[in-house]
Amino acid sequence: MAREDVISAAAREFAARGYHATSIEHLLAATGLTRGGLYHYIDGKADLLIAVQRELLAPLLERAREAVAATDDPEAKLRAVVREWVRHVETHRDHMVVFAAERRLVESDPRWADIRRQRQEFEALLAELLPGDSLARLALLGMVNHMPSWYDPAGRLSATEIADRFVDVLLTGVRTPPVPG
Amino acid sequence: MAREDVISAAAREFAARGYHATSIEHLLAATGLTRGGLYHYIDGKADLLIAVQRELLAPLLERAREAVAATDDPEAKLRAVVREWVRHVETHRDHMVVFAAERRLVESDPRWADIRRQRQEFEALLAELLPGDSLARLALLGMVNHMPSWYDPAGRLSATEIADRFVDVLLTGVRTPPVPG
Amino acid sequence: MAREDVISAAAREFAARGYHATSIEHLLAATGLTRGGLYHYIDGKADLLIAVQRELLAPLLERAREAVAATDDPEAKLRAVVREWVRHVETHRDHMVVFAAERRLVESDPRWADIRRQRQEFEALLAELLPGDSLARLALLGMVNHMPSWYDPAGRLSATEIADRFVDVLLTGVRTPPVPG
Amino acid sequence: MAREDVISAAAREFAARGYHATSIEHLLAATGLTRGGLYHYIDGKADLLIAVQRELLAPLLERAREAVAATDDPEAKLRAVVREWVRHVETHRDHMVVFAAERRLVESDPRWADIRRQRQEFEALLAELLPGDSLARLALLGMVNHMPSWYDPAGRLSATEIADRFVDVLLTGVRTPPVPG
DNA sequence: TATGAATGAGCCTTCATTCAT
DNA sequence: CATGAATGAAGGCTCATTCAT
Repeated sequence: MAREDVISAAAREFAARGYHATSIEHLLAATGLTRGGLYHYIDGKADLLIAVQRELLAPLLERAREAVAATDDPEAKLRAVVREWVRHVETHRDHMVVFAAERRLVESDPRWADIRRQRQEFEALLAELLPGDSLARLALLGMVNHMPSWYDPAGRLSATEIADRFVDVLLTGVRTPPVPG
Repeated sequence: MAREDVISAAAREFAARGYHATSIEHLLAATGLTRGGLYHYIDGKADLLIAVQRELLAPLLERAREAVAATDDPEAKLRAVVREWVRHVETHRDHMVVFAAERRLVESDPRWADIRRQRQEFEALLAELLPGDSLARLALLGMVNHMPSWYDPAGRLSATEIADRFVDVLLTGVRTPPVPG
Repeated sequence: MAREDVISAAAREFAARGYHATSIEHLLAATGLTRGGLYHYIDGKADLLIAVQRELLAPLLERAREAVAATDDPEAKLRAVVREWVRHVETHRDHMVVFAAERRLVESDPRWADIRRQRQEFEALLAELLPGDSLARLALLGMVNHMPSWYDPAGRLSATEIADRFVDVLLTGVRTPPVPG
Repeated sequence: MAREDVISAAAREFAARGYHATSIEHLLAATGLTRGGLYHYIDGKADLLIAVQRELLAPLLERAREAVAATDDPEAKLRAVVREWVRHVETHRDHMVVFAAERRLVESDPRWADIRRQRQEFEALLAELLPGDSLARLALLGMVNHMPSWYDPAGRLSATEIADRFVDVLLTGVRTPPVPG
């Protein structure tokens, strides 16, 4: 049991119940630690909320940047970024739920400026890929941010397929047939 | 000051801060009531959360049904429903924020089955308008549910214009030019 | 039971045990209140520490100033101030013990500047009465501040007599016979 | 780093912040030890408080007794004892602050009878030097115990000069000129 | 000797709610 | 209708101390 495991457990619990509704007692049950043992690894409950968000945003940003750098074709850039993003939702479902649900908390606290900056950087990157149409960007943000509420890992479509469908819808509308393979 | 005003105040406070983070004290300050006075109008804090959601869903469902009944053209139905829906987000922004943020709470409590049923009915109605493509429905849900986090009543586009843009994107992709006024 | 009684009880408890060693539980036992009832009257434990000091210093400063204004004779001023001061130790023994014991806490917290200022004003007043000899002032401060650790209300000497003895010692040394009456 | 150094550090920390407000963490930072390392040298936090007081009282008592034995003149005895005492305040400022601030703790714990006895012996010795006037003894105790709150090692007067001034004030009052070096 | 993870009792405080007036 | 004092469970957190390594 290390700090890393505590953060994972926190992501799971926060995602299931919300940050405020998750008590330290819940976290103790989830980790198997005792009160003092838990606080050996963390500075406080808020610390965990931040840690969850950092685990989410830092690698996402990195992958998105790599995807952008890998090609010169604008549409390919967009498709690659959305793929990384949606895969991230898949592999970090709990983190994503927490990110979406507790946004207000993070936005309102002056201590967490770095989280806000990372989010803004990601959205700026998205804006470059969808120039001149902020509504499209906001629509895409909505689609992907909403995913955790319905995505089923055992479902018919893989994360990559979902990403491609999203891009298709965004670019050419719902009547586009799914991209093969 | 009547129960109605208390619910409005609660919507505003819950939207600003979240249900759990809003204390009775906040509601007293927002309404100008005293402790005892507030409890004359409500049964408890949870009562307010439900009331907010009922104020949101019942009229939305009614309007959506009217919109569906008003025409036979499938696309016109969809466009009309999304217009009502987005306008609802505009006029009930606080309610909408609360609805989105506290969904888990409502979903998990057996007492609030009627709220769940209303949501399901609305989604079912949406499913009829976008047959055979659950991803499109989910994409649309994402787009609209995400609105409260960026919608600016003083912004360039009206709610109706945003609704139309959303439908355009959904049907024919981002390259569709905005529908004239 | 009102806020005033809570502060009195706090003075007694803090004096007996020290601020840090006094738990909220101790205060509940001393007041007969329950947890929530206590917090109805106070903002926190630190609030009580400050309230105790304010109850001590404000009236002392007022009385000392009146005593100074009541006569023109320098020695009479000194004697009158010390009498008020020592009587204050008698009537506010608990407050005085707390004041002396928790000085560091009060001095180190930026929120409690007004307490510090009142103490400084009193010491400045003392300095005017014992010009040119800071050691005498410090000796007097020591004598009086030390009183709570030995003063017995049922003892042989009254507070006024003790005050006069202190001034005698300070001015003419220990061989001065006690002032009659 | 030996037990002795730990006690010195504890004296410093306790003096700066008070016994209760000083955590084991503070002591770890002050000593550079780790948790386990610290507990090799001590039995517990209370152990340190006692050790500090023993380091203060045992040598003071010894020096005071030597001073008393060194002459037959009563006033010279008094002067010599106060000199040793005030010098002790100078060289053991931290210990003295702790001694004064945490007296209640030591007085109330049955385990620490030896500390109490040493204090009583010192006060008895003082009583012999100021026979028949308990108020003078208490005044002197107040003067010296109050010293740590204002004494400045870099100040104008040396510890010995302060001691002499105190004795002068006690014996002949404040108008006595300072004893020449 | 020394480490540092882990313990668990206890601390201060908040909170939705009740109820005598 | 309305008040606001009082409730008491629950919350997050600190802390001196222990112990397997």
